[in-house]
Parts: sequence; structure tokens; C-alpha cells
Amino acid sequence: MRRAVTIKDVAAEAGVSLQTVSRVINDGPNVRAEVKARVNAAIAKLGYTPSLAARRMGGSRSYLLLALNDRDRTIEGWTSGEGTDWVDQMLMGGMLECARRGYRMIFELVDTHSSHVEREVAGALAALNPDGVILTPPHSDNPLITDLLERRGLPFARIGSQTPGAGFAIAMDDAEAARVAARRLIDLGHRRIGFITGSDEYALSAARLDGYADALKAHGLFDPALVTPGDFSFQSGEAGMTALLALAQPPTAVVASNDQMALAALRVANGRGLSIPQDLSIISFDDTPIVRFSHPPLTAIRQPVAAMTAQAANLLMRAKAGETDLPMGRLVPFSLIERASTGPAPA
Amino acid sequence: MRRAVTIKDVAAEAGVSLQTVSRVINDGPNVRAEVKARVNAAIAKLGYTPSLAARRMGGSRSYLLLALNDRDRTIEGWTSGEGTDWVDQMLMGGMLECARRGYRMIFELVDTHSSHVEREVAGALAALNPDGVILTPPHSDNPLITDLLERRGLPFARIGSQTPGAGFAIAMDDAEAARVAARRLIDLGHRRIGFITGSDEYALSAARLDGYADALKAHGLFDPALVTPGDFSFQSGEAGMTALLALAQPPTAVVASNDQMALAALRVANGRGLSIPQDLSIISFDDTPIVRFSHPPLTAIRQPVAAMTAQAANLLMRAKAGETDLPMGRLVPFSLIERASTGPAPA
DNA sequence: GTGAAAGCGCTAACAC
DNA sequence: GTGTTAGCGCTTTCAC
Repeated sequence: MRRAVTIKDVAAEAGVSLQTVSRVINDGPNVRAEVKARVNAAIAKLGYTPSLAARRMGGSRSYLLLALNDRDRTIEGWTSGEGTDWVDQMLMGGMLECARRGYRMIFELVDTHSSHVEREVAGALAALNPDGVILTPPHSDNPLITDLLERRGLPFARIGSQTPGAGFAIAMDDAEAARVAARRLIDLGHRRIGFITGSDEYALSAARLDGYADALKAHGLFDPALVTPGDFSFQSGEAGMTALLALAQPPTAVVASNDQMALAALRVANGRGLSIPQDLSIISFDDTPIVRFSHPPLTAIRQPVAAMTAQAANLLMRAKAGETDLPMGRLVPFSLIERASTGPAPA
Repeated sequence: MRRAVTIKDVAAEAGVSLQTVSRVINDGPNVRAEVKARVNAAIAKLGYTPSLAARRMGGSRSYLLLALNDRDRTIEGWTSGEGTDWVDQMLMGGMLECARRGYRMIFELVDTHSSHVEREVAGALAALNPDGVILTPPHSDNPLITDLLERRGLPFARIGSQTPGAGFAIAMDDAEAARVAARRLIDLGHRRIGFITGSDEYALSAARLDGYADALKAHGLFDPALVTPGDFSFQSGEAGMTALLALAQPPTAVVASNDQMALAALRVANGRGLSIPQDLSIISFDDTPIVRFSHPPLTAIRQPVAAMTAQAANLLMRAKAGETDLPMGRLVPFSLIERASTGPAPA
């Protein structure tokens, strides 16, 4: 069990000082091409890879990005077995982007509701010393967390948040997405279009509602009775759909603020003997894998989670590398995936 | 942006030496209860959390576990949007277990087919210095990887592998699971039971086939024509089911070695006008979220990925902590989840 | 352009 | 039981 190869071994092999090797690794200036080549050859020959821990100790970077997700909601998704595509997409976007620069992304769960969020987060920061933090809803808009990060001067990204303020705000245009969804239904001839909102804890819930309301108002179709509150859970979707169907003039189409609630709406509608999309059209938000397997498969707004996370990671790494003039916010394009849950309004 | 609080600060606050604080943190011996309490008070007061990087540098532990997954298959699952519950369940099981002991799990992708697997893995080991490595299929049985780990004397766990050898072998009893599935179908009166195998690259594929064959042979029902090769992909499932239905005496029930292939079998059967489960019963392996949303929902063997990963993490951490007499293998219980894709054999 | 020295925050080994 | 010393593998700062 031989000792690991260190920067020293490389320096000896290349016949240069330890410091020169460090310069080559870090793409630093002041190394002659010839020396650089020799060092790189030694690195390749010995199969050297710098130790993250040592780099963190010596220098000012840890090559670690910390991604924080809501504990309850994430664990609930995992145990319910309903699939948490969110985490997968974050890993894909974040991990792959990190790998391009020798970074790693560490995934951690934090309890938003807890009174000691700050302590939890501070603990993770102290243990890991990340170069940047990626916040996801609802953490993205939690001042307890964002203020802490700001005070520490630690770069961070707020995914799914469009609020101005410290940290990079990376989001899709939720309002525009809801507008697009509603407009599509209007184009299909629908005049009574219901909306099931997301949880108040998420800023994007309001944005989605606004976009929907906008689109309807533009055509004189808005009616507050068509808006029913949800909290992203299946149960709240059932309740919402039930309430909408109980209206004197029930909707012929519904936009649900996430997939679970859309699936719930589908279930309730089917239970009432309604055919989808003949009697009722449904558009959902997020487009996690499960909506492809419902009957019929749901038309949905695809939330670009992987792309948002990749953007976040990219900006954080560049910020840490000293790059300046980085955009403080980014809107990542979404798309409307038309499947079989939408059709012309009934005659 | 104040300096982080270090072990020194705690030592000063508690009026003891730095080393005593270290002893308290590490639950070491030789600290009087009174001193220990004073140190803990100082830790709480200052909100101290030890730095992982520093612990790694000074000591012999990094408090990091490395989980290695197959690159192609994982990315394919992520991009196809068909849901890779595997990763989620690993995170849930591994991360939560790690957290109990102050560990972190780092998730990494490695290309099994690449000629430089060893270099890839060695690079990750050098960078991270993990205290243990969690291997998943097909890495679990890749000698290029297991030998490397063994040479380094690094504790590792092979998930889904029952092969004896170095490293902890954590698996479910794949043969028994297949036996249970086949027996259930036999109990339902089926006499012609097909089987779609998994990829040869996975040792568990053979185990599942063996269990199935066992059960059928015990009742004199085994017929090699009923076994058709698959590779875990949807396409191979379609091909396999098509082949089975083309038999002179087609099966009235099918066991597929994973969910994708079972879903493919369902699709093909529906295409032929067969009703599930009236004309054909289907049992799948793995029980990822999607099988709950097919029509009908599939009866499936649930693979306890979270539990296996938790076990793996637990054993690795204990091994690193110097615990001895740990079991070299562990069989984690599976279960047969009966849904609507199984029923009595047609008359 | 290159090298030498100091130090990051801890733990291991040993002294007291 | 507790303190002291050395050193982990790097980067930073500064000298040449």
C-alpha cells in the first residue's frame, strides 16, 4: 500500500521546484512552455491528481460547491416513490458542469422550517468550506439563509428565484410559462380555464399565477372563482379540482402548478366520468418523468432544472475564480411539451 | 467577513489545549467529564464545526465516502426522462446514513467500458481520499476496479453483488426474488411462464434467471424456449416479448428482469390486443416509480436500493473506525409488491 | 520565470 | 488525564 503521489514527487520527477508544479496545475503565469511540458509529462507519468483537501488547506479554494435542498420535501419525494426528478436533474446539470473544472458538488438537505436553519447551514459551511452554494426553492428566498451567505461573502445562486438581491438568480420565466400555457388553451377555444396554485412558500407560485391571470385578462376571461389554492401535494390537487368542478360554470381546461396536482386533477376528472382531453384539458408544470406515463400523458411546461443548475454552478465557479462582470440573473428557456391531455374546447 | 472559528478558538474559550478539544470531538479517551463539558459548552457557544479538509490533512480519515455509478447508464436515465430512481434511493440511503456519523457521500460517474477506468477511479481517489468506496452494478463486479481498491487497502462495498471476494457484498437475494415471482405465477395457475433476462454484464442477471428456472423446474414447467435475452433496455424488452408471443405455445405470464423491459412487454402485449392481466400476467424487477403509473400498474419485486446503500455506508464507516468482525456480506430483504398486472391464468 | 519559506486546521505520537 | 511537537499536501507571499 504505497504512499499516494504528491506534488513533491512530480517536482522531483520533472526536476523543478514544487512551486512550479503548482503553477502548472493552476494554469498560472510565469512558466516557460518547455518547463510546463516537462511538468505535464511528469504528471501524466506518475498519474498525479492534486488532493482537494490539501488545496483547500493551502489556498483559498475548496473546489467544492454545496447544493442545498429542502429536507422534508426531498425525503417525502424519495419515500413516496413518486420520483424526485428534481434531484436527478440537479445532479446531472451540476455535477457534470462541476467536473469540467475539477469541482465536486455536494448535495445536502436542510430543514427550512426549523428554527436552527442558520446553525445547520453554518455547520455545513464550516465543515466543507464550499466555494459557492446553490440554493433551491424554497431556500432560494429564505432570508435566514441568503443573509447568512451574504454576510460571509460567499458566492451563491438562487435557483427558481427572480427576486433581485445578493446572489445569482437563476430561473425560468415562470410567469411567461404560465402565460404560454394559458394562451395555448385559449387558442384551443377554451373560455373557462381553471388554475391550481402552488404553495405560498414558493415565490414562483405567485409568478405562475400572475402569468395565467395576465393571459386570461388579455382576453377578458379572468374570473377569480377559477383560481383555487394548492400546495403542490396530490391531495391539494384533488381538493382543488373538486372545487373547480363544483362551480356553477366549471372550467373546460385546467393549469396545475405542478405535476402531482395535475395528476390529481386527472384522477378526479376521471372519477367524475370526464374524458381527457375531450371534456377537460390539463396542462401541468415541471414535466417530471411520471407525467409521461399517465393516461393520457400530460401536456406540460418543462422546467429546465439541469440547465439552471449547470448555469448556477458555472457562475459560482467563475465568480470564485475572480471573474467579474458576471450577470446577476439568468432566465433559462422553458418549453411547452404537448402531449395528449390537451385538445379543443368541448362544443 | 470574520475568520472561521477553529479548534484553537475553542481551546482558548474553554481554557484547555488544542489537543483536548480534538479528543472531545473525536470521543477520545482520557478527558475528565468536567473538562469535556466545558469544551462542549465552548463548542456550542462558538458554533464550532471541524473542517473536513483539515481533519483529512492531519488525520487518517477524510469523512468522505465515494459512490461510483456507471456513467452511460446513469446519464441515459437522466436524459431520457424515464426516471432513475436508483440514484435517488442511493442518495437517500447513503447520505442519511453518512450524516449520522458526520460523513458525506460524494457521487461520481465512471465509464465501465472505458480503457482508462482505472485512471478515472484512481484520479477520484487521489482527489478525494475517501474513507470508503461504494460500487454499484456493473462496477461491483469489475475486477479492474475491485482489484485497484483491494491493492490500496481501501474499504469498499459491492452493491448488488453476491460474489465472494474483497469488499463488502451487499445485495438482495436476486435468485430468491425471481423464485418468489415465478412461484406466485405458478400459484395463480400459470403453466407457461416466460422470462426476459437482464444484461450479461450484470452478475445479478444470471441470479435472477437461476431463481426463475429453479421455480419452474420444481414444477416440471421449465422450457428453455421461454427464456429470451434482454439487456435492460426498453427495446430489448419489446424484442423479447415479441419473440415470446411468437412461440407455438406462448406464455400466459412473463417475468421481466427490470421495469423498462416489463413496460415494453406490456406495450407489446397491448399492441397485440392482449388484456393485462386477463390474457397475460407480468411481474417486473426493481419497482421504480414509473411502474406505478402504467396501465395497469405493475406487480413488481422491489429492490431495496436505499437500504443496501445505507448498509454499505454503515459498514464502510465502521470498518474505517477500526471495527472488526464485520460481516463481509449482507442480504437485504426484498418484497413482492402485488399490483394489477398479475392474475389467474386464462382458462 | 523560478525557488524558498510560512502556514492553513487539524490529528498522531509522544512526553509529562 | 493533559499538553507539546511535528507534519499532512498544498497555495500564498515574497525573494531572487
